[in-house]
Amino acid sequence: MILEIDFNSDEAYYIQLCNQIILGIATERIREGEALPSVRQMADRIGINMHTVNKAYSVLKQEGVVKLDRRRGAVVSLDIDKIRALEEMRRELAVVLARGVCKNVSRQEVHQLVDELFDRFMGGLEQDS
Amino acid sequence: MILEIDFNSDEAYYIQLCNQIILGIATERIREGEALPSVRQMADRIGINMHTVNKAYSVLKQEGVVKLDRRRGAVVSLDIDKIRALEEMRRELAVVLARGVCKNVSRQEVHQLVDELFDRFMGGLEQDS
DNA sequence: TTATTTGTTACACTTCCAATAGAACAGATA
DNA sequence: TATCTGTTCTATTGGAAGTGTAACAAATAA
Repeated sequence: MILEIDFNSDEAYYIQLCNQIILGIATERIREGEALPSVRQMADRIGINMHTVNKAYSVLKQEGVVKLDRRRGAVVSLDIDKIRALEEMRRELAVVLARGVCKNVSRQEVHQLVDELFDRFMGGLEQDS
Repeated sequence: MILEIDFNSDEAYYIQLCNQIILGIATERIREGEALPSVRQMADRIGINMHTVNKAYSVLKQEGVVKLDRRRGAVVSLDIDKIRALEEMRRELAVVLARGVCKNVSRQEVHQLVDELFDRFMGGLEQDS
């Protein structure tokens, strides 16, 4: 998995790391139980401080994406809390779509964009829930 | 238009204001040329500082959502820069969708969510661009 | 057992942004 | 003439981000 921090971005490092890990899980379909590098290893690899990585991992734990295991590090463990996930998604989607609507982006174009991204994430191999 | 600041939110006031204005434009279909309250009026109404409102308006100007007119205040004026809008949307959608995918949200559910929000924004009266 | 690595926590420090406040300015309006 | 507009200064406070050093218990490897 390729992880890179954009040091010129205005986005916080730990947010960037969280997003990239989530994108990584979505695209490469990391299996339940796979472990991420330790906070120190990850920090050395991408060139940021240990505590910043720790914060990112803590956020992912809070979100239910990983569970932290003292023995195995940060283990991918997807909480299936779909009600909250859908509510959260509705809030975030609302703002993104509103921005698009203000720019005259059509409904079809959004659906197309969603399909395109979904194909990238799932590679067409989605088992419906 | 109902504008409210959540003082307990971790989101910056000026970001909240930007989002709410954009949501307001998307839902209530404010016409090209309509004016927002002056920075001082808006500040008094929602209970934040004048400069914070000014920053929000500046951001909206930067994004091409409004044009600032010394005579008429902040006037809604939608730049039609769809290429950049779609690129921006793809980036933001990617993160939102990835989070959903990690929570086993299906493609159909996302499409449904998009339609639901689009209906709320456009009320079914969309002219395709 | 010893040594190393793990996650975790605590304290300190710097830097930066958000937010507020007061003040002033030129231009437009009543 | 007043008033209101956006805009731009300066200043201050508060908090978050990020880094650094250090320590701890638990787990692992030697």
